[in-house]
Formats: sequence, C-alpha cells, structure tokens
Amino acid sequence: MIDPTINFGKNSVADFKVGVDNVIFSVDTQRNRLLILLVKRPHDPFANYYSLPGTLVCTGESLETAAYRTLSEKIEVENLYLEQLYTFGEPGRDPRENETSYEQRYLSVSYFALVRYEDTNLITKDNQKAVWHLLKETPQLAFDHNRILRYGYQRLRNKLEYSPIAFKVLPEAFTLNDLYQFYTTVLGENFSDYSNFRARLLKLGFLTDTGLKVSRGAGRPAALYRFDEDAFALLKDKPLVFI
Amino acid sequence: MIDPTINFGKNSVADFKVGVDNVIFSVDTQRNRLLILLVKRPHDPFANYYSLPGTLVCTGESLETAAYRTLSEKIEVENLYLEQLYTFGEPGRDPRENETSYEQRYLSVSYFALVRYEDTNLITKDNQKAVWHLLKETPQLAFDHNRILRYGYQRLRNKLEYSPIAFKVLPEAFTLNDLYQFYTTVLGENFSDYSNFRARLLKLGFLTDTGLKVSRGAGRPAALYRFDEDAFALLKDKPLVFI
DNA sequence: CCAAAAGTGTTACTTGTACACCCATGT
DNA sequence: ACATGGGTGTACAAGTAACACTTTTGG
Repeated sequence: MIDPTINFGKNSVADFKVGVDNVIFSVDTQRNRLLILLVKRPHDPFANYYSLPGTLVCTGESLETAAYRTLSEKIEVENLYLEQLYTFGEPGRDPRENETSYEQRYLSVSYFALVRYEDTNLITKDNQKAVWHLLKETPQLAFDHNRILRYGYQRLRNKLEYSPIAFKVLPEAFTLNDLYQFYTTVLGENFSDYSNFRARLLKLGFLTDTGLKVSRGAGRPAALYRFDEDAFALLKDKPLVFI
Repeated sequence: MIDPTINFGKNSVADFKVGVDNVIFSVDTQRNRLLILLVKRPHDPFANYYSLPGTLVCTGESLETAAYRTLSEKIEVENLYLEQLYTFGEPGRDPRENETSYEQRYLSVSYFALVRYEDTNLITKDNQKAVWHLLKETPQLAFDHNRILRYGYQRLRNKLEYSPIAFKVLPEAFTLNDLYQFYTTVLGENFSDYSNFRARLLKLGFLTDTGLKVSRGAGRPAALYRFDEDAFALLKDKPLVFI
C-alpha cells in the first residue's frame, strides 16, 4: 500500500470529495408512465441543467445514509427500495476538479431507488425543488448523469425480472392487473402475455388472495392480492424469474 | 448540492482517500482448485494479516487504472477479465480514520478479476509478494476484506452462468472437458451433468471445432474448440444461460 | 481385449407461448 | 343485452434432467 502522505506531485495519492447521486424511479400506474426524479441546478457548474439528486458525503456519514438523506431532502416517501449502483471516478468527470489549484477529485457513488409514486410528496422548501420527468423525455443532464441514468434503468429492468422490488412500491393490496401494468410500464408492452404472467406469478405461491375485491368501472371485480414475505423467503436461492 | 468548502465541524463535507481493492480469482484447472490472490501486510494497520491486493488511487488516475496497476504490481498476466464490484465506505471501516486528528475517511472501491492461472507470474520484487490461496481456506483478512471477498465470489458464480468470462481465461483452444472442469471448480460438482452441459453449450453455437484433437493418456482424444466472439455477439440481448 | 476418456442419444418430465374461451359486473 | 375488464384452460413447442449407450484411444 502506498504511503498516504499528502503531496501535490505526480503519482501521489489523490484527495477526493465523494458525492452520492441517486437514480430515483417511480411508476405512475394510473397513467402507465415511468418517471425519474430530477433537480435543476441553481449554480455552476452546469447551472440550469437538470441533474440527478445528489449530495456530498459528510463527515461521519455512510454512503447509504447520504443516499437516504438526499432522497428525504427532495421527497417524502415511506415505501421504497434502494441499492448501490456503480461508482464513477475518472479524473475530469467533474469540472470542479480544475477550478482549484490543488488536485481535488470528485467521485460519484450512484444509488438506485424505486419509490411509490402515489404517496410521494415533493419538497419545495429549498430553491432546488425536485420534479418527476418522463424517462422517455429525459433532457441533457449535468455531469455524466445521462450515463448513470442509463445504467440505473438497465438495473431496474434486470431487477424486476428476478427480484420482488415491485412489491416494495405497490400498495399493500393490489390486483394482478396492477402488477402487470407496473411491469408493462417498465419493460414495455411485449414482455409477456397477461395470462401467462398471471399463471406464472400465482404458481410461485407468494401472492395470497386477500379475499377482497375491487371494481374499476365496468367489468368483473378484480381480486386483491398481497405479497407474502415469508412464502417468498422459502424460495430464496431458487432461480426465480417472474418475467 | 452542499457547498464543498472544507471545514472540520459536524455535518461538513468529508475528505476521502480512495482505495481500490481487487478480488482476483484464478482456476487451477489441472488440480480443480479455485484460488484467490492475497498479500501479507508488512505494517499496521493489520500488520501480518493477509489482505486483498489494493492501492490508493493517485492523482490523475482513474479507478480502473488503479485496479489494473495493483494487478500488474503483483502478477504478470495477459489474459484476464476485470470489472467493478462494489464500493464500501461506512465511517470506521478503516482504522486509519481515527489515527489522524482531522476527519479523514477511507473508501474502498472493489474490483473483481478473473485471470488465467497457467501463465500467471507472481512478482516478488517488493516486500509484499502476492500468493495464491485456496478460496476454501481463506484466513481472517485485514479490514472488511472477508466481506468483499464473499461478495466477489458471489459475483463470480453469477457471472459464470450468463457471461462468457471463462473464455477470457481458458487457453485459445480448449476441450469441452476443460470448460466443464472450470465450471465444476467454481460452481461445485453438482451444477450440471456433463453431457447436458455439453449439449447446451454446443447448441448455443459460439464454440467452433478447430478440427484439432488432443489425447490425454488413455481414452478417446478430445476435440479442441475455440470461442467465437462474432457468433457470440449475435446472441447478445438474448437471455443466455450456460449453467 | 479391456479400461478410460470422449461423445451421442433416449426418455420422462417440466416450462413457455399463443391463443381461445368463460365469468361477473356497470350501463 | 352487451361491452368491459377479470380470470381459466388448452395444445403444441421448447427446454431440462437423468441416465444409458456408443466411439476411440492407450496399454
């Protein structure tokens, strides 16, 4: 291990600030829209560009705590899933690196989050209000955030296929159609036939019928199911695909 | 974004050194052993403990470059696969954080590597020679490196199932038995029947028969195959499982 | 000729896919 | 009654797993 003594010559150990950038998705199941949370930057670098909500990691703070803090500064939300995504750290990825005379690096540890759209409350108090954007219409973002977002979207699609993250974000009781719409919104229309999706999920045995029904306008009322954590836990290590 | 001005009070932006720690695997196909590269630490913290080969990121250096540098300081190897694993950064994970009067944090970006065992040459020149250890007999490691190693092993097993990383590390021409032994060594004896493994791999169509044969003692000579990058590329986006 | 290693084939079974069809409700 | 959304069934293709069998070599 190289001696960590600080000096500013070539090939010396670099000093870093560590930022956490969050790729925060939500699914508006009513309108079948996949949304991403963005903030508008009030100052340089990249003033007036949109960016992913982020913050610099503070003393005594873990990376994950910083990720949760960023989240809670922008939105109030109870139900969410969060995990680390990737760490971006090439020299030059942040223009602030060249503003200072000494070599200061900026590293970004990105986090991926999925939050419940319905009970999400965007916080306005600071001058950096966060807003939901349609993922399809994402503008040019600050820094390398478009790249991070692409990476996050890929993770979202992969996770949906073999991980029960959707249930962290759906209401306690949901219809199989709600679930199907959720998957459709993220993965696109053609990911699977509804009846096959339905059969597959039910066969896995971790969705239990609550006995309740809900009627949405005309048509037969739909059965409400809930996700059974315990039944799901029994299936761990088995290769699961919900497709 | 919080103002990055440095101060040493509570809730101020932390200063980081960024380390890169490599989980480097190799498979000794001759003797069916899965190996992990470790170095013995010559000084505190954790003097005389084994640890993953690591280094601190230098000025002007990308994370991946630092990972490659660590690798090349310990072993000479041509054929390898490398990717980022995970970033560990809770306060207190490195005992050096408390040795200095100001709040200095140490963050570890871990990388996962798979290298060809046969043409690997361990470098002895510094006092920190790296050595191959049987993964099964991994000792107590410095820092949180046992955790990082577990995480890396999981990634290795997952990657083998759907990613052609084995071919980065097998010789140009290999028998299907070589490939099977490789998989067996990493995943355990019972991951699949040989004849089914063979049939599945051949059906995928990216292994081409070189026409050459190799005889190993008694028994029918085995056909030598090679991995066809182009044929494999055509299969991308298709859900592939080699199991 | 026989053991050893490589390679092929068979069979029973489980999943996947694409549909067609039946059911319960509001208007 | 009929349109609408919910839910079930089926038939064929495809994939999986276990295992028996044939082929080609060395001794």
